[in-house]
Amino acid sequence: MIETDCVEVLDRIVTHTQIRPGQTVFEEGDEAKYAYNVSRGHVRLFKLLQDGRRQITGFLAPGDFLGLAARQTYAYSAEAITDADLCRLKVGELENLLEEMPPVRERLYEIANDELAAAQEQMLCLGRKTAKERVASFLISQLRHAADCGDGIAEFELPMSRSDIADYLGLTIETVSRTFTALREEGLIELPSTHRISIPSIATLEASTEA
Amino acid sequence: MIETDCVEVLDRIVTHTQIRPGQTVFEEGDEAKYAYNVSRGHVRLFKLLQDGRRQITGFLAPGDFLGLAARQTYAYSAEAITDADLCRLKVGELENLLEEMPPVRERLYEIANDELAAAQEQMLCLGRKTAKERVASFLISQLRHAADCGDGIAEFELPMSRSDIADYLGLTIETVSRTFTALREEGLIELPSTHRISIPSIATLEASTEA
DNA sequence: ACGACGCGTTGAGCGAGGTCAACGCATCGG
DNA sequence: CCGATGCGTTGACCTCGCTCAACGCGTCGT
Repeated sequence: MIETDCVEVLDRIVTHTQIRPGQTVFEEGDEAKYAYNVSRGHVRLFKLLQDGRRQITGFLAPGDFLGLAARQTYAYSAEAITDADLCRLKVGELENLLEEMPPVRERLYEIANDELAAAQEQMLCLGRKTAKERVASFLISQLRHAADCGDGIAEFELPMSRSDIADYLGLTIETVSRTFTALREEGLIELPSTHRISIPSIATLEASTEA
Repeated sequence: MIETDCVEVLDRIVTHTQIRPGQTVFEEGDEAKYAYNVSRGHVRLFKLLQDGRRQITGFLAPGDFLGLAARQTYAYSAEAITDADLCRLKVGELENLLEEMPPVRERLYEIANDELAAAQEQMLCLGRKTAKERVASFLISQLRHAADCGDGIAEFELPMSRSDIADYLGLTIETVSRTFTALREEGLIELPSTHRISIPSIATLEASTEA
């Protein structure tokens, strides 16, 4: 794990910031001066159309990076979903770091490719799946994310609102809500509370992510 | 331009292949043994669902790379759209090349980030734009691609079929066809032939890519 | 020369998901 | 204690894009 190898180096050049739900980290088009890492909380990345339609391109959890793209300006906006702590690093400093530690660049390349693969999977979702399949796919991927972060049980927290889920899946709030209800009525999921999901049979839910 | 800097090195380790329209370069899930560069023709990248629904995640033109992702298996399938020539390179050789020439890794990182930005733009299209906006966005991006490759005039060739366009934009063949007709009737585009597009006013067409 | 086939276009009807509206239920400030 | 506000759910209705079908046209192979 490279991230931990260079903690001391990072501590010299990193600053920590706290943000509140709904607060902006940066906006699409801003000059990309800083790269960030989420140390606590959840963040949404999104793009807007002029009339306000929003597409969320990703959700970030603790450990995830944002603003790493080697570009002049940010390609998307970023906002906190929950209370969040971020580490911030000047991109210039990041360049220096990459000179000193070439394996870090390799790691960044891997991260970019993982994001690309996720983006392509999401295109398949948005372009070709039904509402039910999209919601099922989303829940499975959130489950995997939660499972990586510890407990192997099939119950987890959804930090984002129905509106965020809708804008991530290319649906409306109402359709997301109705689909949750339908999945619950079919016994594919349980909803102990609005933001808590329990999955009795992962295999069965997974089967309804396509075909 | 790094690509041209190392042409001699590449010639030692690269093999050239020709493929015909519809022919497969590799399939999603195959072991990723080779990286490729398109030297002639056009290629489509896509993912399939079990029931055959297809999402095209990108079109490649001469100069574009495929199979670069640092992953064990390919994340998508690749097929020729037209007759095409490809250079093929063992990923092991690519690794060696990266040792010898660190700037190449930087370039690959840039390429991955450009693809990521394009993927995010496409998510916005698929999740939040209407059929007309999607087709207009697609035509504008194809125009830009063509314009980069030479002539500044607003007429260009579409190498892919209506079916490919539909699967790229998350629509049906019929909707793509109807939308082309509608754009023509509104004077936003001209269709000298089925696979040839002319854009009288780029600004006007661009305006109809959103809001 | 001619039928078969692939591709694109057009029309008619339908349905998944969007829109609009009402309502329940927390949380919050006065 | 109570109205206001925000979020989620549900219902009724509508529309955009899908489905199914017919047809035109160019390119094959025979």
